[in-house]
Amino acid sequence: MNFPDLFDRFADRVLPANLTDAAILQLRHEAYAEDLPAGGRLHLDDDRSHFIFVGSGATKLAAFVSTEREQIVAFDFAGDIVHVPPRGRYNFALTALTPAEVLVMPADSFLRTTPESCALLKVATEETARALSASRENAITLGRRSARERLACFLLDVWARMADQRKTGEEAIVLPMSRGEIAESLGLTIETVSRQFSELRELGLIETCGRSLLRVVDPEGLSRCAGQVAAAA
Amino acid sequence: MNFPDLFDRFADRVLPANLTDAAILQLRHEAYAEDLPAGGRLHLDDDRSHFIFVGSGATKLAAFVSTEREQIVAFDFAGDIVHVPPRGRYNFALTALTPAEVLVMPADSFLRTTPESCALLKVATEETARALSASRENAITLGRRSARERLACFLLDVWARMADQRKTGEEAIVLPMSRGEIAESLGLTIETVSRQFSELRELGLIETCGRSLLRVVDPEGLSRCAGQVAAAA
DNA sequence: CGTCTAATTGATGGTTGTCAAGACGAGTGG
DNA sequence: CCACTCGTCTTGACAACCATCAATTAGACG
Repeated sequence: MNFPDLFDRFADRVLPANLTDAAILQLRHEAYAEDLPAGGRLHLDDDRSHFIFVGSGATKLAAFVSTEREQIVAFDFAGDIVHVPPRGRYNFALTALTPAEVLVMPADSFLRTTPESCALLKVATEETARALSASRENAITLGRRSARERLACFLLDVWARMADQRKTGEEAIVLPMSRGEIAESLGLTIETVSRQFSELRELGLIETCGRSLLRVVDPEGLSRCAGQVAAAA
Repeated sequence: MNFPDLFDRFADRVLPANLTDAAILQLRHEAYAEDLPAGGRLHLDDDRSHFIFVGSGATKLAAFVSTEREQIVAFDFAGDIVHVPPRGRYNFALTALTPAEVLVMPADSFLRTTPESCALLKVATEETARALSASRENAITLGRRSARERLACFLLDVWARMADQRKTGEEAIVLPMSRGEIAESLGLTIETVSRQFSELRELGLIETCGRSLLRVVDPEGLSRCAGQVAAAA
């Protein structure tokens, strides 16, 4: 997918209709596309925040807590928008889990206070608010839930967000992230994640095949697993 | 403090100079002040998100995870702005820790796409981005740090943010929140928080007097405590 | 000064992290 | 097509950390 197609897809998906052509052209001028191979890291100007539109593939946004230790803050799939903050207390990096096409836009491009780009600003606010909600939910999960509940939550979330990938008769999805990456996003170790996978399988709530094929057999049961707060946690 | 003074303080603190009088008046028209007693809860229209300016006092923003179990998402003090999301997966409530004067503004008030209020939109985006960064840092702390590190982090944060309250020769601050509330924000139990307080005191890093008076004796040492990621956690 | 709630401290157990070994899967070369 | 190899995943044993339960102490307020 080339830049024009990628930008058009982005515009279709998030830009409102009432935007002037001038504003769109200005944004288009400052955006650029990038192809990332699996495992490839997006290099950005650390001093500015960016919005990244994921055209295809899957990505992770991770914070470097210490050397060789990172905390994954968000997973994003095709059609999602990621807010990448500037360098602060932690450094953040967007990494592709699978080959991915992304559209990079400095946040400044949305923040002009010219009358024409007001609608753009609104988009930026809404996307940031959405990211804030997701982050707060994540914080709640990390603070108050057991390992079992965290994984159940995670699987339900991914299962729902990748729904379009199983529309063609397929009942399974391909998890683009490794067990280690799941662990890093849930604040657990890889061993604990693996054990929870096994137990959910034994409970008959999910089925797995190979490393990455997942099928949620009993969404309601999984939801029950995820729902209740840890009695002991 | 009455509404006009509260609004003026808010305007001085966050509104940019290039805002038209019309935009300010419009915002002022939709804002209202509220006095909260200690422990008082702010009741909002759940279907809209709001920005709350804390004029005086201290507040907590909490999510209700289940009955009688809440996760505190943010503490905010005089001069801070809080983003309260609409009802979603979790319900959120802003509660006063001490008597507080707050200015309530529906987020919609900032989101008008009239040319005059463009600068307002920018303010909203920036405040939301700030909240997002804070929330992500919080998530990292909850996911990757031990009890000791969480409390050290927390105390350093509060110590820095309440710096203005100890400018008058005082070297101590009054913690407006209880141990239980600290526990709820750090994803720990009240007993663990209390034990960590005791240990930090024995290490000579902090001093406490009564329930809420705190003095950080050795900020660097505390920072060292907070800095390293949990070896075992 | 008395009462009540919050905070502290101790003892114990459960959940999860750590260390270690083995199994599985993917990719490569014969 | 099969064997080999390497990295990821799984499973087990053990230990550490934190939650739970319980009892005592300290503070706040009337």
